[in-house]
Amino acid sequence: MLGLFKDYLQKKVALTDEQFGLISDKLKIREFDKGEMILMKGEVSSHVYFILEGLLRSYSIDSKGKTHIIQFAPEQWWLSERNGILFNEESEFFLDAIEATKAVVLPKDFMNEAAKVVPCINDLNSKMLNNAIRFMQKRINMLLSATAEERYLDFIKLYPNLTLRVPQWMIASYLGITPESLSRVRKDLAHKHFKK
Amino acid sequence: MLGLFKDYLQKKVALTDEQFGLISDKLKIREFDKGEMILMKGEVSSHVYFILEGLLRSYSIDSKGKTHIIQFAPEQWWLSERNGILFNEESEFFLDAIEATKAVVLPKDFMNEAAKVVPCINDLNSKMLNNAIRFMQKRINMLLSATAEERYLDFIKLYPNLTLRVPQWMIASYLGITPESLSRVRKDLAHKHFKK
DNA sequence: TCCATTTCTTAACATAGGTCAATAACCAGC
DNA sequence: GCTGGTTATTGACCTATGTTAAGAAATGGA
Repeated sequence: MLGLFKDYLQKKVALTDEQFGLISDKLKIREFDKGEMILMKGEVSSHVYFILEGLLRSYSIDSKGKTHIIQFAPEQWWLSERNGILFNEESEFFLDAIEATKAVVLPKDFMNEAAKVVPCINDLNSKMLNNAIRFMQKRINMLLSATAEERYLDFIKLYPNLTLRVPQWMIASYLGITPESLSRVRKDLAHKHFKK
Repeated sequence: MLGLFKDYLQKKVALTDEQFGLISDKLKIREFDKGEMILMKGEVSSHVYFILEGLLRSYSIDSKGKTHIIQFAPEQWWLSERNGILFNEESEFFLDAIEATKAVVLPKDFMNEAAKVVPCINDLNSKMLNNAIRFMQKRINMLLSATAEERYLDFIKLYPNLTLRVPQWMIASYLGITPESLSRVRKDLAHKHFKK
């Protein structure tokens, strides 16, 4: 199972099998059932997850009991809780499994420790984090500037695969609209498409 | 002027003056006038800025000509354009100077190169990036779940200093509302406060 | 000091998207 | 195959925020 993670790393940086052997002893595999809660708001987590198979999510619940999805984490994505990792502080978010999932569990300082043995891991780490920031800036820009319809179209273009895997209300919750609104947006789109 | 940057690094990680000397030759200082454009949408940038003094911003302009502020970068903050840094791709965003600004200009691979000489730079880099992600997740959560008023209150609590330095329409643009709406929100808040 | 420009406020009106409620479609476990 | 619980759709109505427009206040350069 760890082989999948090795493949991922080797696709990203020049890493030999021996080098992977040197750093892989800190890694564990964990499996989650569909619907399993991984982390509650208020708990402290210092783990980093790399998804091998399945789908996790992080989300918040507001004062009215509504769920807002911060991130989907499908295969080959990373998921972690930064309050815990950086400051040993309580999480503002919940983590759970949308599908049955297998993930690599990395200790919070894994990347930095691994980089001491295999320096090129550094480039990977910094690229990944910068890329995550790039994605989030794009998302913030959409939330600031685009209509519900535009955000939905952007979503299905960016994550065609997720669009099929998750229930619509979760997509709505990721887009910052209600399920009812998303349903109407879809109806309008179907209509437009039909008229052409 | 670079001394300020050294101080910043030394506050964050154990870095001696000698070590700083070893890595600082790639650094330059640049000054921007108030209102000066730094990067246009469509241009490619591979620089990273660390703000010593003043205030920069990154923003987008939508199809209706409206401005949306992605990030404010005051003293001790970082600013860069990730499409350029990661992939040599064109920027989706504009960068400019809200105030007259002095900044350190770092080449895109500075942190990784510096880490080869001074390994602890790694921890700093990775903490900074993770912290940026943490902030952005919080912001996304606010955009998904909070009203205009709640977002404004959160903003002034988090950036009391910026609240005074930037015009209201920029705060509105950062919050994802119109200047008119922000004006109403402020009126309501003043009212509530008065009634107490 | 004055003028031009930018910023802020206010009001009347418009609208995207939210709310509530009912129903239909779907599905998972027995 | 039922059955209870999700999930999706639809409609009537509501509300927060956007739009437009005007004027007031603040600001900054000559």
